Amino acid sequence: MPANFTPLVNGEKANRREQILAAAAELFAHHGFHGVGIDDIGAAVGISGPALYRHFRSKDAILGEMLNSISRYLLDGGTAWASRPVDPDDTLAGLVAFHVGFALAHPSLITVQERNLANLTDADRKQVRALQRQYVEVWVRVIREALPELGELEARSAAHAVFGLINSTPYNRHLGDGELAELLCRLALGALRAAG
Amino acid sequence: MPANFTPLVNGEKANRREQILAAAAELFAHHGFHGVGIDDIGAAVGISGPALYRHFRSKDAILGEMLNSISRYLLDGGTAWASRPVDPDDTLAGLVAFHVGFALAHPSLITVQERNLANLTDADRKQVRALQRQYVEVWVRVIREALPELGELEARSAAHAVFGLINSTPYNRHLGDGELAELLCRLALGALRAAG
DNA sequence: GCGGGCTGTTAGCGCTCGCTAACCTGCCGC
DNA sequence: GCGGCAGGTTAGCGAGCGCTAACAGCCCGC
Repeated sequence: MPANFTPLVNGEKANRREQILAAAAELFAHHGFHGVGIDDIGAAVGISGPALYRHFRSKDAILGEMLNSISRYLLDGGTAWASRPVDPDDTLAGLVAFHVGFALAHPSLITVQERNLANLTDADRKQVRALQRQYVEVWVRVIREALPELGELEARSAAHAVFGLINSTPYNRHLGDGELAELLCRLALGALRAAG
Repeated sequence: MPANFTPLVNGEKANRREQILAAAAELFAHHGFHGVGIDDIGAAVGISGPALYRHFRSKDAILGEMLNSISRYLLDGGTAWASRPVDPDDTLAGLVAFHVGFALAHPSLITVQERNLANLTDADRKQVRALQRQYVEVWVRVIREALPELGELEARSAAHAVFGLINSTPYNRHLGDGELAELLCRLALGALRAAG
Protein backbone atom coordinates (compact mmCIF):
# COMPACT_ATOMS: atom_id res chain seq x y z
CA MET A 1 0.00 0.00 0.00
CA PRO A 2 1.49 3.38 -0.99
CA ALA A 3 1.94 6.12 1.55
CA ASN A 4 -0.95 8.41 2.30
CA PHE A 5 -1.59 11.24 -0.09
CA THR A 6 0.12 14.41 1.06
CA PRO A 7 1.39 16.30 -1.94
CA LEU A 8 4.97 17.52 -1.80
CA VAL A 9 6.02 16.62 1.71
CA ASN A 10 9.49 18.09 1.87
CA GLY A 11 9.93 19.51 5.31
CA GLU A 12 8.35 22.37 7.17
CA LYS A 13 9.00 24.71 4.30
CA ALA A 14 6.18 23.33 2.22
CA ASN A 15 3.54 23.72 4.90
CA ARG A 16 1.98 26.89 3.59
CA ARG A 17 1.89 25.49 0.08
CA GLU A 18 0.05 22.37 1.23
CA GLN A 19 -2.33 24.47 3.27
CA ILE A 20 -3.09 26.58 0.22
CA LEU A 21 -3.52 23.55 -2.01
CA ALA A 22 -5.92 21.95 0.46
CA ALA A 23 -8.01 25.11 0.85
CA ALA A 24 -8.05 25.73 -2.89
CA ALA A 25 -9.18 22.15 -3.52
CA GLU A 26 -12.13 22.61 -1.21
CA LEU A 27 -13.09 25.90 -2.83
CA PHE A 28 -12.60 24.71 -6.42
CA ALA A 29 -14.71 21.64 -5.68
CA HIS A 30 -17.60 23.73 -4.38
CA HIS A 31 -17.59 26.70 -6.73
CA GLY A 32 -15.52 25.71 -9.74
CA PHE A 33 -12.17 27.18 -10.76
CA HIS A 34 -13.56 30.39 -12.23
CA GLY A 35 -15.97 30.78 -9.35
CA VAL A 36 -13.16 31.15 -6.82
CA GLY A 37 -11.09 34.31 -6.51
CA ILE A 38 -7.52 34.69 -5.41
CA ASP A 39 -8.83 36.59 -2.39
CA ASP A 40 -11.10 33.69 -1.42
CA ILE A 41 -8.20 31.27 -1.38
CA GLY A 42 -6.08 33.65 0.63
CA ALA A 43 -8.85 34.25 3.14
CA ALA A 44 -9.29 30.51 3.58
CA VAL A 45 -5.74 30.18 4.89
CA GLY A 46 -5.75 33.41 6.89
CA ILE A 47 -3.65 35.57 4.59
CA SER A 48 -5.04 37.94 2.08
CA GLY A 49 -5.09 37.75 -1.68
CA PRO A 50 -1.85 38.69 -3.33
CA ALA A 51 0.23 37.01 -0.62
CA LEU A 52 -0.40 33.78 -2.52
CA TYR A 53 2.08 34.94 -5.14
CA ARG A 54 4.87 34.38 -2.62
CA HIS A 55 4.08 30.65 -2.96
CA PHE A 56 2.65 30.10 -6.45
CA ARG A 57 3.40 31.75 -9.75
CA SER A 58 -0.26 32.12 -10.67
CA LYS A 59 -3.75 30.87 -9.97
CA ASP A 60 -3.36 28.43 -12.85
CA ALA A 61 -0.23 27.07 -11.20
CA ILE A 62 -2.21 26.15 -8.08
CA LEU A 63 -4.67 24.09 -10.11
CA GLY A 64 -1.84 22.66 -12.18
CA GLU A 65 0.12 21.43 -9.21
CA MET A 66 -3.03 20.05 -7.60
CA LEU A 67 -4.10 17.96 -10.57
CA ASN A 68 -0.58 16.86 -11.38
CA SER A 69 0.04 15.51 -7.91
CA ILE A 70 -3.32 13.74 -7.78
CA SER A 71 -2.72 12.05 -11.12
CA ARG A 72 0.80 11.08 -10.17
CA TYR A 73 -0.31 9.64 -6.85
CA LEU A 74 -2.98 7.52 -8.52
CA LEU A 75 -0.63 6.32 -11.23
CA ASP A 76 2.11 5.43 -8.77
CA GLY A 77 -0.27 3.63 -6.44
CA GLY A 78 -2.01 1.83 -9.26
CA THR A 79 1.27 0.73 -10.78
CA ALA A 80 2.43 -0.57 -7.42
CA TRP A 81 -0.71 -2.66 -6.99
CA ALA A 82 -0.65 -3.91 -10.55
CA SER A 83 2.88 -5.25 -10.26
CA ARG A 84 2.23 -7.36 -7.16
CA PRO A 85 2.77 -11.02 -7.88
CA VAL A 86 -0.63 -12.31 -6.77
CA ASP A 87 -3.45 -13.85 -8.78
CA PRO A 88 -5.36 -11.59 -11.20
CA ASP A 89 -8.58 -11.48 -9.20
CA ASP A 90 -6.79 -10.29 -6.10
CA THR A 91 -4.84 -7.72 -8.10
CA LEU A 92 -8.07 -6.31 -9.47
CA ALA A 93 -9.63 -6.26 -6.02
CA GLY A 94 -6.59 -4.45 -4.67
CA LEU A 95 -6.71 -1.87 -7.42
CA VAL A 96 -10.39 -1.25 -6.77
CA ALA A 97 -9.79 -0.93 -3.03
CA PHE A 98 -6.92 1.49 -3.65
CA HIS A 99 -9.03 3.79 -5.78
CA VAL A 100 -11.96 3.55 -3.37
CA GLY A 101 -9.66 4.50 -0.52
CA PHE A 102 -8.48 7.61 -2.30
CA ALA A 103 -11.96 8.64 -3.40
CA LEU A 104 -13.27 8.26 0.13
CA ALA A 105 -10.40 10.14 1.74
CA HIS A 106 -10.39 13.02 -0.75
CA PRO A 107 -13.80 13.55 -2.32
CA SER A 108 -13.09 17.18 -3.13
CA LEU A 109 -9.92 16.26 -5.02
CA ILE A 110 -12.00 13.80 -7.01
CA THR A 111 -14.44 16.56 -7.81
CA VAL A 112 -11.74 18.98 -8.88
CA GLN A 113 -10.00 16.44 -11.06
CA GLU A 114 -13.25 15.50 -12.78
CA ARG A 115 -14.46 19.04 -13.40
CA ASN A 116 -11.51 21.29 -13.93
CA LEU A 117 -9.30 19.63 -16.51
CA ALA A 118 -10.43 22.22 -19.04
CA ASN A 119 -9.18 25.07 -16.88
CA LEU A 120 -5.57 23.94 -16.99
CA THR A 121 -2.80 25.53 -18.96
CA ASP A 122 -2.12 23.70 -22.21
CA ALA A 123 1.17 22.38 -20.86
CA ASP A 124 -0.34 21.25 -17.56
CA ARG A 125 -3.29 19.64 -19.27
CA LYS A 126 -1.01 17.67 -21.53
CA GLN A 127 0.94 16.37 -18.53
CA VAL A 128 -2.14 15.49 -16.51
CA ARG A 129 -3.83 13.74 -19.42
CA ALA A 130 -0.71 11.70 -20.03
CA LEU A 131 -0.68 10.55 -16.42
CA GLN A 132 -4.39 9.77 -16.50
CA ARG A 133 -4.01 7.83 -19.73
CA GLN A 134 -1.30 5.71 -18.17
CA TYR A 135 -3.46 5.10 -15.13
CA VAL A 136 -6.30 3.92 -17.36
CA GLU A 137 -3.87 1.61 -19.13
CA VAL A 138 -2.92 0.03 -15.82
CA TRP A 139 -6.60 -0.66 -15.17
CA VAL A 140 -7.16 -2.03 -18.66
CA ARG A 141 -4.27 -4.45 -18.26
CA VAL A 142 -5.39 -5.65 -14.83
CA ILE A 143 -9.00 -6.00 -15.95
CA ARG A 144 -8.06 -8.04 -18.98
CA GLU A 145 -5.87 -10.33 -16.94
CA ALA A 146 -8.72 -11.03 -14.59
CA LEU A 147 -11.33 -11.21 -17.38
CA PRO A 148 -9.54 -12.47 -20.51
CA GLU A 149 -12.75 -12.68 -22.50
CA LEU A 150 -12.98 -8.88 -22.64
CA GLY A 151 -11.73 -6.94 -25.65
CA GLU A 152 -9.51 -3.95 -25.12
CA LEU A 153 -12.17 -1.38 -25.98
CA GLU A 154 -14.67 -3.03 -23.69
CA ALA A 155 -12.13 -3.12 -20.88
CA ARG A 156 -11.37 0.55 -21.36
CA SER A 157 -15.03 1.49 -21.32
CA ALA A 158 -15.60 -0.64 -18.26
CA ALA A 159 -12.67 1.07 -16.53
CA HIS A 160 -14.14 4.52 -17.17
CA ALA A 161 -17.52 3.33 -15.96
CA VAL A 162 -16.01 1.95 -12.76
CA PHE A 163 -14.17 5.23 -12.19
CA GLY A 164 -17.52 6.96 -12.43
CA LEU A 165 -19.00 4.53 -9.96
CA ILE A 166 -16.24 4.92 -7.41
CA ASN A 167 -15.93 8.66 -7.93
CA SER A 168 -19.50 9.11 -6.75
CA THR A 169 -18.13 9.62 -3.23
CA PRO A 170 -18.73 13.39 -3.30
CA TYR A 171 -22.49 12.73 -3.58
CA ASN A 172 -22.42 9.73 -1.31
CA ARG A 173 -22.29 10.69 2.33
CA HIS A 174 -25.14 8.61 3.72
CA LEU A 175 -23.25 5.58 4.98
CA GLY A 176 -20.27 5.51 7.29
CA ASP A 177 -16.86 5.43 5.62
CA GLY A 178 -16.22 1.79 6.34
CA GLU A 179 -19.58 0.58 5.07
CA LEU A 180 -19.41 2.79 2.01
CA ALA A 181 -15.93 1.55 1.15
CA GLU A 182 -17.06 -2.03 1.39
CA LEU A 183 -20.20 -1.34 -0.65
CA LEU A 184 -18.31 0.48 -3.40
CA CYS A 185 -15.78 -2.32 -3.71
CA ARG A 186 -18.57 -4.86 -3.97
CA LEU A 187 -20.44 -2.78 -6.57
CA ALA A 188 -17.32 -2.20 -8.65
CA LEU A 189 -16.28 -5.84 -8.66
CA GLY A 190 -19.84 -6.94 -9.32
CA ALA A 191 -20.03 -4.63 -12.30
CA LEU A 192 -16.75 -5.89 -13.72
CA ARG A 193 -17.74 -9.51 -13.22
CA ALA A 194 -20.93 -8.82 -15.17
CA ALA A 195 -18.90 -7.35 -18.02
CA GLY A 196 -17.33 -10.68 -18.88
CA MET B 1 -40.98 4.89 -23.13
CA PRO B 2 -41.27 8.67 -22.72
CA ALA B 3 -40.91 11.02 -25.67
CA ASN B 4 -37.45 12.08 -26.72
CA PHE B 5 -35.85 14.89 -24.79
CA THR B 6 -36.53 18.23 -26.46
CA PRO B 7 -37.02 20.84 -23.79
CA LEU B 8 -40.01 23.13 -24.17
CA VAL B 9 -41.45 22.11 -27.49
CA ASN B 10 -44.28 24.57 -27.89
CA GLY B 11 -44.41 25.51 -31.51
CA GLU B 12 -42.06 27.35 -33.79
CA LYS B 13 -41.74 30.18 -31.36
CA ALA B 14 -39.43 28.29 -29.08
CA ASN B 15 -36.91 27.37 -31.76
CA ARG B 16 -34.35 30.04 -30.97
CA ARG B 17 -34.59 29.26 -27.30
CA GLU B 18 -33.89 25.58 -27.88
CA GLN B 19 -31.03 26.45 -30.20
CA ILE B 20 -29.53 28.66 -27.52
CA LEU B 21 -30.02 26.05 -24.81
CA ALA B 22 -28.33 23.40 -26.93
CA ALA B 23 -25.36 25.60 -27.78
CA ALA B 24 -24.99 26.77 -24.19
CA ALA B 25 -25.05 23.18 -22.96
CA GLU B 26 -22.18 22.28 -25.24
CA LEU B 27 -20.16 25.31 -24.14
CA PHE B 28 -20.90 24.94 -20.43
CA ALA B 29 -19.92 21.28 -20.60
CA HIS B 30 -16.55 22.09 -22.15
CA HIS B 31 -15.54 25.25 -20.32
CA GLY B 32 -17.72 25.49 -17.24
CA PHE B 33 -20.39 28.09 -16.56
CA HIS B 34 -18.02 30.89 -15.60
CA GLY B 35 -15.70 30.00 -18.44
CA VAL B 36 -18.31 30.83 -21.06
CA GLY B 37 -19.24 34.40 -21.94
CA ILE B 38 -22.55 35.72 -23.17
CA ASP B 39 -20.80 36.57 -26.44
CA ASP B 40 -19.61 32.98 -26.86
CA ILE B 41 -23.14 31.64 -26.57
CA GLY B 42 -24.44 34.23 -29.00
CA ALA B 43 -21.70 33.50 -31.50
CA ALA B 44 -22.49 29.78 -31.31
CA VAL B 45 -26.00 30.40 -32.64
CA GLY B 46 -25.03 33.09 -35.14
CA ILE B 47 -26.26 36.14 -33.27
CA SER B 48 -24.09 38.32 -31.17
CA GLY B 49 -23.97 38.74 -27.43
CA PRO B 50 -26.71 40.91 -26.03
CA ALA B 51 -29.32 39.56 -28.46
CA LEU B 52 -29.67 36.68 -26.02
CA TYR B 53 -31.54 38.96 -23.69
CA ARG B 54 -34.46 38.94 -26.12
CA HIS B 55 -34.91 35.26 -25.20
CA PHE B 56 -33.62 34.87 -21.63
CA ARG B 57 -33.71 37.19 -18.67
CA SER B 58 -30.09 36.51 -17.74
CA LYS B 59 -27.21 34.10 -18.15
CA ASP B 60 -28.28 32.43 -14.91
CA ALA B 61 -31.74 31.89 -16.39
CA ILE B 62 -30.24 29.89 -19.27
CA LEU B 63 -28.52 27.50 -16.88
CA GLY B 64 -31.59 27.42 -14.66
CA GLU B 65 -33.92 26.42 -17.45
CA MET B 66 -31.44 23.87 -18.75
CA LEU B 67 -31.01 22.06 -15.46
CA ASN B 68 -34.67 22.27 -14.57
CA SER B 69 -35.79 20.67 -17.79
CA ILE B 70 -33.19 17.90 -17.55
CA SER B 71 -34.22 17.06 -14.00
CA ARG B 72 -37.88 17.14 -14.88
CA TYR B 73 -37.38 14.91 -17.90
CA LEU B 74 -35.49 12.34 -15.85
CA LEU B 75 -38.02 12.41 -13.03
CA ASP B 76 -40.98 12.06 -15.40
CA GLY B 77 -39.35 9.26 -17.35
CA GLY B 78 -38.22 7.48 -14.22
CA THR B 79 -41.65 7.72 -12.64
CA ALA B 80 -43.27 6.34 -15.78
CA TRP B 81 -40.96 3.32 -15.78
CA ALA B 82 -41.33 2.75 -12.07
CA SER B 83 -45.12 2.58 -12.25
CA ARG B 84 -45.26 -0.08 -14.96
CA PRO B 85 -46.92 -3.22 -13.66
CA VAL B 86 -44.14 -5.68 -14.46
CA ASP B 87 -41.93 -7.71 -12.17
CA PRO B 88 -39.32 -5.83 -10.08
CA ASP B 89 -36.31 -7.10 -11.99
CA ASP B 90 -37.69 -5.90 -15.29
CA THR B 91 -38.66 -2.56 -13.78
CA LEU B 92 -35.11 -2.06 -12.56
CA ALA B 93 -33.71 -3.07 -15.93
CA GLY B 94 -36.05 -0.62 -17.64
CA LEU B 95 -35.02 2.20 -15.33
CA VAL B 96 -31.35 1.47 -15.98
CA ALA B 97 -31.92 1.38 -19.73
CA PHE B 98 -33.85 4.65 -19.59
CA HIS B 99 -31.04 6.47 -17.80
CA VAL B 100 -28.42 4.91 -20.05
CA GLY B 101 -30.36 6.09 -23.08
CA PHE B 102 -30.43 9.65 -21.85
CA ALA B 103 -26.77 9.67 -20.83
CA LEU B 104 -25.76 8.34 -24.22
CA ALA B 105 -27.90 10.75 -26.20
CA HIS B 106 -26.91 13.84 -24.20
CA PRO B 107 -23.47 13.49 -22.65
CA SER B 108 -22.96 17.24 -22.44
CA LEU B 109 -26.20 17.70 -20.51
CA ILE B 110 -24.97 15.05 -18.10
CA THR B 111 -21.75 16.97 -17.69
CA VAL B 112 -23.49 20.27 -17.09
CA GLN B 113 -25.90 18.82 -14.58
CA GLU B 114 -23.08 17.17 -12.65
CA ARG B 115 -20.79 20.18 -12.57
CA ASN B 116 -22.84 23.32 -12.49
CA LEU B 117 -25.40 22.89 -9.74
CA ALA B 118 -23.42 25.33 -7.64
CA ASN B 119 -23.74 28.07 -10.24
CA LEU B 120 -27.52 28.18 -10.06
CA THR B 121 -29.58 30.90 -8.43
CA ASP B 122 -30.73 29.91 -4.95
CA ALA B 123 -34.30 29.51 -6.16
CA ASP B 124 -33.32 27.45 -9.20
CA ARG B 125 -31.01 25.28 -7.17
CA LYS B 126 -33.74 24.54 -4.67
CA GLN B 127 -36.08 23.47 -7.47
CA VAL B 128 -33.49 21.33 -9.25
CA ARG B 129 -32.39 19.63 -6.07
CA ALA B 130 -35.99 18.82 -5.22
CA LEU B 131 -36.47 17.16 -8.60
CA GLN B 132 -33.21 15.27 -8.29
CA ARG B 133 -34.11 14.10 -4.81
CA GLN B 134 -37.40 12.73 -6.08
CA TYR B 135 -35.63 10.96 -8.93
CA VAL B 136 -33.27 9.32 -6.48
CA GLU B 137 -36.27 8.23 -4.41
CA VAL B 138 -37.76 6.53 -7.46
CA TRP B 139 -34.54 4.61 -7.89
CA VAL B 140 -34.35 3.70 -4.21
CA ARG B 141 -37.89 2.32 -4.30
CA VAL B 142 -37.30 0.29 -7.45
CA ILE B 143 -33.96 -1.02 -6.20
CA ARG B 144 -35.44 -2.14 -2.90
CA GLU B 145 -38.30 -3.91 -4.61
CA ALA B 146 -35.88 -5.86 -6.75
CA LEU B 147 -33.40 -6.42 -3.88
CA PRO B 148 -35.41 -6.51 -0.65
CA GLU B 149 -32.38 -7.43 1.42
CA LEU B 150 -30.93 -3.92 0.97
CA GLY B 151 -31.42 -1.25 3.61
CA GLU B 152 -32.56 2.19 2.54
CA LEU B 153 -29.20 3.87 3.03
CA GLU B 154 -27.43 1.16 1.11
CA ALA B 155 -29.93 1.43 -1.71
CA ARG B 156 -29.46 5.18 -1.85
CA SER B 157 -25.70 4.87 -1.93
CA ALA B 158 -25.93 2.21 -4.60
CA ALA B 159 -28.19 4.48 -6.66
CA HIS B 160 -25.67 7.31 -6.54
CA ALA B 161 -22.88 4.92 -7.46
CA VAL B 162 -24.84 3.62 -10.44
CA PHE B 163 -25.55 7.18 -11.58
CA GLY B 164 -21.82 7.75 -11.52
CA LEU B 165 -21.26 4.60 -13.53
CA ILE B 166 -23.82 5.47 -16.20
CA ASN B 167 -22.90 9.14 -16.28
CA SER B 168 -19.41 8.20 -17.41
CA THR B 169 -20.63 8.57 -21.00
CA PRO B 170 -18.83 11.90 -21.51
CA TYR B 171 -15.49 10.11 -21.05
CA ASN B 172 -16.58 6.97 -22.80
CA ARG B 173 -16.50 7.32 -26.55
CA HIS B 174 -14.49 4.26 -27.50
CA LEU B 175 -17.30 1.83 -28.30
CA GLY B 176 -20.22 2.36 -30.65
CA ASP B 177 -23.42 3.66 -29.11
CA GLY B 178 -25.22 0.34 -29.22
CA GLU B 179 -22.41 -1.67 -27.69
CA LEU B 180 -21.76 0.95 -25.04
CA ALA B 181 -25.44 1.05 -24.09
CA GLU B 182 -25.52 -2.69 -23.73
CA LEU B 183 -22.28 -2.74 -21.73
CA LEU B 184 -23.39 0.02 -19.36
CA CYS B 185 -26.69 -1.74 -18.69
CA ARG B 186 -24.86 -4.96 -17.93
CA LEU B 187 -22.36 -3.22 -15.67
CA ALA B 188 -25.05 -1.34 -13.79
CA LEU B 189 -27.21 -4.39 -13.23
CA GLY B 190 -24.19 -6.46 -12.29
CA ALA B 191 -23.18 -3.88 -9.71
CA LEU B 192 -26.65 -3.77 -8.21
CA ARG B 193 -26.89 -7.55 -8.10
CA ALA B 194 -23.61 -7.62 -6.20
CA ALA B 195 -24.97 -5.14 -3.68
CA GLY B 196 -27.49 -7.61 -2.35
C1' DG C 1 -49.41 52.03 -46.01
C1' DC C 2 -48.34 52.49 -41.71
C1' DG C 3 -47.84 51.81 -36.56
C1' DG C 4 -46.06 48.51 -33.44
C1' DG C 5 -44.03 44.62 -31.74
C1' DC C 6 -40.24 41.20 -32.42
C1' DT C 7 -35.57 40.47 -33.00
C1' DG C 8 -31.39 41.98 -34.07
C1' DT C 9 -27.32 45.60 -33.85
C1' DT C 10 -23.34 48.54 -31.45
C1' DA C 11 -21.64 51.48 -27.63
C1' DG C 12 -20.58 51.60 -23.32
C1' DC C 13 -21.21 51.38 -18.04
C1' DG C 14 -19.83 49.43 -13.81
C1' DC C 15 -17.89 45.84 -11.49
C1' DT C 16 -14.87 42.10 -10.54
C1' DC C 17 -10.84 39.64 -11.19
C1' DG C 18 -5.85 38.27 -11.72
C1' DC C 19 -1.81 40.23 -10.98
C1' DT C 20 1.99 43.82 -10.00
C1' DA C 21 4.14 47.53 -7.40
C1' DA C 22 5.69 49.42 -3.48
C1' DC C 23 6.30 49.09 1.04
C1' DC C 24 6.73 46.93 5.88
C1' DT C 25 8.33 43.65 9.47
C1' DG C 26 10.45 39.85 12.01
C1' DC C 27 14.10 36.50 11.95
C1' DC C 28 18.64 34.56 11.13
C1' DG C 29 23.69 34.43 10.06
C1' DC C 30 27.82 36.69 10.55
C1' DG D 1 23.49 44.77 15.78
C1' DC D 2 22.76 44.91 11.33
C1' DG D 3 21.93 43.51 6.32
C1' DG D 4 19.06 40.66 3.73
C1' DC D 5 15.55 37.73 2.75
C1' DA D 6 11.02 35.43 3.44
C1' DG D 7 6.51 36.44 3.75
C1' DG D 8 3.19 39.47 4.65
C1' DT D 9 0.41 44.22 3.68
C1' DT D 10 -2.50 47.81 0.72
C1' DA D 11 -3.26 50.43 -3.61
C1' DG D 12 -4.30 50.16 -8.03
C1' DC D 13 -3.95 48.85 -13.17
C1' DG D 14 -5.90 46.69 -17.17
C1' DA D 15 -8.80 43.43 -19.05
C1' DG D 16 -12.99 41.03 -19.37
C1' DC D 17 -17.45 40.24 -17.83
C1' DG D 18 -22.81 40.64 -17.51
C1' DC D 19 -25.98 43.63 -18.72
C1' DT D 20 -28.50 48.06 -20.38
C1' DA D 21 -29.40 51.76 -23.59
C1' DA D 22 -30.43 53.39 -27.84
C1' DC D 23 -31.39 52.51 -32.20
C1' DA D 24 -32.69 49.81 -36.80
C1' DG D 25 -35.01 46.68 -39.96
C1' DC D 26 -38.77 43.25 -40.79
C1' DC D 27 -43.29 41.55 -40.72
C1' DC D 28 -47.97 41.58 -39.72
C1' DG D 29 -52.91 43.40 -38.72
C1' DC D 30 -55.89 46.90 -39.66
